Amino acid sequence: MMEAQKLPRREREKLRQRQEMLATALDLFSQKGYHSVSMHEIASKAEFAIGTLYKFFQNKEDLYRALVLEQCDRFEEALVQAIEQPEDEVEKLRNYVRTKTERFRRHLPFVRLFLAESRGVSFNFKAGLNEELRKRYYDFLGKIASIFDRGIKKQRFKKIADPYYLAVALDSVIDASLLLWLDTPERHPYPEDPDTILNIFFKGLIDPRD
Amino acid sequence: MMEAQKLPRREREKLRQRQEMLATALDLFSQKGYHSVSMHEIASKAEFAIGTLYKFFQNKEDLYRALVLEQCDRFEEALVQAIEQPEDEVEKLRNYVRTKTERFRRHLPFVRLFLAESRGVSFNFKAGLNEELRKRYYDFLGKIASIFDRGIKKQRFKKIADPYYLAVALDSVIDASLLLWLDTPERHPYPEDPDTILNIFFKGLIDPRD
Amino acid sequence: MMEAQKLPRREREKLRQRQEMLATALDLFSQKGYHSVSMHEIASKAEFAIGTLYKFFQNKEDLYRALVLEQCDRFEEALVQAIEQPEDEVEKLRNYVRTKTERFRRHLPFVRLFLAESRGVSFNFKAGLNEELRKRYYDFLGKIASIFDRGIKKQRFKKIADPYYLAVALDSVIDASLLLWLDTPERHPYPEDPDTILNIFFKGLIDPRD
Amino acid sequence: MMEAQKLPRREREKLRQRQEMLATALDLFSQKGYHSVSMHEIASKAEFAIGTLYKFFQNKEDLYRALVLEQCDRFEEALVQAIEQPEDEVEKLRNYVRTKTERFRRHLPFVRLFLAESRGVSFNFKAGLNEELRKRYYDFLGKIASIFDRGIKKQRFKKIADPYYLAVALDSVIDASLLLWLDTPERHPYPEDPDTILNIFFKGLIDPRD
DNA sequence: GATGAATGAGGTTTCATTCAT
DNA sequence: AATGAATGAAACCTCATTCAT
Repeated sequence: MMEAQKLPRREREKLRQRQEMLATALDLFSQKGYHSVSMHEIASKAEFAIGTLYKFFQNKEDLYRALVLEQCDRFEEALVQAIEQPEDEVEKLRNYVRTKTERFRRHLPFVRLFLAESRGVSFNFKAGLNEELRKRYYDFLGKIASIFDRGIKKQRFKKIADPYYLAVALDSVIDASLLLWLDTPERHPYPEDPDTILNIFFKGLIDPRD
Repeated sequence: MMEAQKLPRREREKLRQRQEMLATALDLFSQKGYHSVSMHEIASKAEFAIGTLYKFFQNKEDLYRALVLEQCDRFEEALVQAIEQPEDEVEKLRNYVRTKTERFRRHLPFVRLFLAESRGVSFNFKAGLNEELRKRYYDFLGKIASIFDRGIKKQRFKKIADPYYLAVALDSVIDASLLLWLDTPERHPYPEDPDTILNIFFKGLIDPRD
Repeated sequence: MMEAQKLPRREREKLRQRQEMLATALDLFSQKGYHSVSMHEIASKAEFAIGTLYKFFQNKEDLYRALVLEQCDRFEEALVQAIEQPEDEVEKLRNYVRTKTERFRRHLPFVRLFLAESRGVSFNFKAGLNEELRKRYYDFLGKIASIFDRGIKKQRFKKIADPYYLAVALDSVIDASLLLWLDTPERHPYPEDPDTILNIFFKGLIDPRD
Repeated sequence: MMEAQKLPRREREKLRQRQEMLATALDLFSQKGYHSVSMHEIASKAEFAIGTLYKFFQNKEDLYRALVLEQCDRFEEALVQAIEQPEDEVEKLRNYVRTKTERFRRHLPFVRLFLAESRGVSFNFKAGLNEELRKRYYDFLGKIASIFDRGIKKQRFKKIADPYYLAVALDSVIDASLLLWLDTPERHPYPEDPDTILNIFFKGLIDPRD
């Protein structure tokens, strides 16, 4: 942020334009999917000439990639922050769930985009965006795994499985629960207890001494 | 099966052709995604004229829909069978995990297609294929939920959460674990213990009396 | 001998089928125009296999040509009959108008088809169907012209122009008036006087001595 | 015309291109009919890329409609001008016939297109181009009718029929005569007397006092 | 003889991308 | 630097026609 201020005016202006393009593109891609959005549509909704769009991004795929990666960065940043602050492992996970919930609520369209990319068939980009996303995701899970690891070492948690598997399991439960609640809020509303998800884990995990 | 044999020769031939078309299409869609496969590509890979393809399916969307729904039917059928046979609730779940694992291994490309459809942004079809898939999936989870329900009533399981949430959680853990193992078999190989997934649950779930 | 008996029956049957095909095709072409009707549509509406249709007519153009020429034959036959019967020239023309009106009423769709063909751009058939139709039409006008000719010689009519031009003029007035009345019956209804069209001619034409 | 010069260069250029496209399309449609001309054919004959054609016209129908309506406008404009200038009713009609003859000679292909559209089966457009053309034509006939009306009131003409019918009759005679002369110039050449057509009317029509 | 499944050329239209201004 | 007109490959789909049964 401070750095942005220091940039020459020209550069700052360019960055602002780039952000505007990406924001518009995110909006459209999230709503309609990659193939149902044309470059013209993005350009005109962002109020740029089509040629200008191509000055910033080599082609449609490049734009899409930049967009997805940038969003992932923000997502990751928020989640990393969530698990860095608290000291206690249980508190870390609680904070993680809370933060992820918040971001899912606010960015459901992008979440779907990301899930389609990282879990499903992709749009068949040669350069393997989805492979990269999967890698980043699996790397991030390593951070969750290390929380479990430390928790087990501190005997806050029972060692019921390999910490990495616990991370995979926890995260998938979070995602699935959030999608369920966001998809069918009338039938499956947000539980009153904000720790419902964790409880499924903690009931088994947490050492009875607690 | 027996019935298929009894069909008139013409009908049998048509059915075979249809299956061939669908198989080819599944192959291509799974590899490249809906929008990156052309009807010509499907036709020529299946060794039919384009016109013949259109005799069997009104249009591309129709073909795609038939393909996805048919595969889902088979998937569902196999999974329903898996949880119907055994008497014991724990055994039902064990069987379920085993069957699902088997099908994931054999049909990973379709699994990705399905996940992209049911979880992610869809291809923006008016007729709402993905809505239908989500509904079917959530309905199926009801069957898993009722296993938990009966298990809890029989005091095989502790009631640590609403049975439906347990079903969502279990299933998401299965999917995530399988994808992890299938994605990165060298780093995260299939665990030796086939019940690894269930253990994450059972350690917390199963009543200590067991 | 037996064959001799069977053959006519066969032939008759074939003729009946042919008529059925042509009638169906006329119906469809008149409603939608040549290019908006497919051979399949004709075949299935006439309840024949597409192959059977092609047994009777070499191709779509051939069918169309047969259809138009046959209808023209009937039209012409009726009109020729109308001007042959009465002795008097005025009566001939009266009869002609009456017959043409009748046929326009009953066959307006075909009339449009014919007019489009004979007057307007055609469907660009190499073999020049429309040229043939124009020729036939101009030939027929010769018959009307000879009525005027004889009428002039008998001094029933003033010779205000070349008889052939009179024929062209009379017939175009008939067509235009009928189309007007059939197009906009609420604004331009059929005149009470059945000789309205002729009066435009006769009022000026007929010798004052009458 | 003067205004065209004042338009910005870009706009003028666009207009020129549009005219070129329409002229090429008119040429082709007039020769072969709507369905026998492809957009590719128009584009390549006009020496534009197919995409450029679609920048100017939303689709084939839109191009066709624009073409027909624009030509009609010019036709109508010329004819309206022809009957506005002279004071005398006879002179108006004489001028009308002369102008129409001139335009038929120069635009016979379009005339055929128009007649096919307004009189015959159309290409079955939903938006009812031919209905609109018929309406415009019948409206224009009203203007001719009012000439007869005034002529009758001034006792230049005998009232031998409803003025509107007289207009329909006159116009149909003009069209039919012109088509005859243009179709078969060797057998039915342009009459030496330029008023041949009108004479058929006037000989009977004009009050004997004249 | 009758059938209708199969064919594939050819139609309309879209849209990512370039490049002259 | 910014623009947006122009491009044309390639998509989906139809339908006249053939030919094996």
